[in-house]
Amino acid sequence: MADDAITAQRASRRSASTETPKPYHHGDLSRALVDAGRRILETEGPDALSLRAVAREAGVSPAAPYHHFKDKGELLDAVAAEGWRELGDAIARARAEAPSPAVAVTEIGVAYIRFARVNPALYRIMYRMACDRKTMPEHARKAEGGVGQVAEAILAAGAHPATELDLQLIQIAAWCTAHGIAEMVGFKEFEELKEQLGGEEAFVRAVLGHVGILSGRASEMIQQG
Amino acid sequence: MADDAITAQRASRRSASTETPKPYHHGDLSRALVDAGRRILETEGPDALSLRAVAREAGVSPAAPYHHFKDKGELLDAVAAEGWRELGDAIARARAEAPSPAVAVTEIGVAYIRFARVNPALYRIMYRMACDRKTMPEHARKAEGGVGQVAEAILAAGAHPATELDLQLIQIAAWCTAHGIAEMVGFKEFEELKEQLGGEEAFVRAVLGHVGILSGRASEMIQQG
DNA sequence: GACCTATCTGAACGCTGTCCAGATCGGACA
DNA sequence: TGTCCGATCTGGACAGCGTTCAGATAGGTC
Repeated sequence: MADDAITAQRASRRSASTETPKPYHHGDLSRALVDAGRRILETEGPDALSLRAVAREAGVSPAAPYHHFKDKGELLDAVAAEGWRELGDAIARARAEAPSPAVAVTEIGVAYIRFARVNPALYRIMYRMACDRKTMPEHARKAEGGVGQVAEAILAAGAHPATELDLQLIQIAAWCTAHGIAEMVGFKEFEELKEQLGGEEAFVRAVLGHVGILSGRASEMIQQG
Repeated sequence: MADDAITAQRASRRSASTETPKPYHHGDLSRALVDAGRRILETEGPDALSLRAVAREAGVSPAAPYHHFKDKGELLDAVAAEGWRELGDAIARARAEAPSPAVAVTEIGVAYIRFARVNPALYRIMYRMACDRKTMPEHARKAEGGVGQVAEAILAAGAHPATELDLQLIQIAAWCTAHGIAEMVGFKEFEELKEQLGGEEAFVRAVLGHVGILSGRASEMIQQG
């Protein structure tokens, strides 16, 4: 019963940007709830994202969400899923706009970290959900929007990993590194260093440059390993 | 009332700390609260770590902690601080036991990630507090217990970073990478890969090997940069 | 012995997630 | 067209949360 509601909601979310289908007597509430959640996330931060607040923001009683999501976690999951999709888009855009395949891997990393910094509350929810479930969300796994893009970019850059396992490990290392930097760039201790380097993005690029795998040196490293 | 049981609980004290600050008329409650917090963290996980649960576990009313900590956050901070101290110890131990300075940097990374995996709930609280405050906690910053050890290990390994800035960036990159891996190793997607590589630690070492900076290649990378 | 102050309790407030009985309405079927 | 089923929403309730506050208690000092 609950599963049906979820699949219906997932299906309806696809074309939601242009058309708003209103199949039920108060409109597309699940969609409205996710939107309300994102609004709260942006304006009041992740700690204010309570189920009741979301219902309030959507103009609905506190019990209403339970007809569309099993519990609070599932609602947050829907919000996070939207975030992952947008992060995937940002990465794809960065890859497409990269001046050459050689630097695409770095640009992916920068785009990833930039997304996390521009949407800190959303990124936090995204990873909190992932860590709770001990699983990368679907959108992050899919090749078009996730880790797969790193592998493609590495191969496009002309690298030839010895084995499929090598390629996988590189992807994982890149993903972990990007996540680690994304969560820590905001620390106050780095402010002086950022200023010294001419801004946060310059700082991020400098850190990435000292990490190795995201700095365009992929092929060298693989041949050495 | 079960006064005996309560006083017995209060009497249970850790021998870890050197000095016990001020035992007032019900014993060293702030110490007992931190201990209770850690016990809950280990047995019931981070979501169960409520202030009321901690007070209950310590055999005290829900309002009592407010005479020792400003709010819940400050109590959690105290728990986290203990975690950072222990993580620092683990890193120092790994460095001391490393067969050679050349591999010490890798061993530090492995020890860091191992600590996070052995104490997942504690590590989570540690980083949640750090991210909330946008600051690395004191113990992580101090040279004896934190990032400083990475710099020392890199220099001891015979690397000669061109500038002080390079050394700082390497430290930051290493710290971010270790954190990223620590948070993601647990994901279910990697289980097959772990098995294939002969266990989680082998997997961690393999990922680190594809990251570069933590793999003992520090000096090469600096000279190239 | 009296007093001061730090410490602890019990009760209260408003908030949270979640569940339930009942009201309401859309759409299928007669 | 009329009836009815089931999905949807409401209001109220419950336990638990963080936090505050007046009042009880006890250690240390004079």
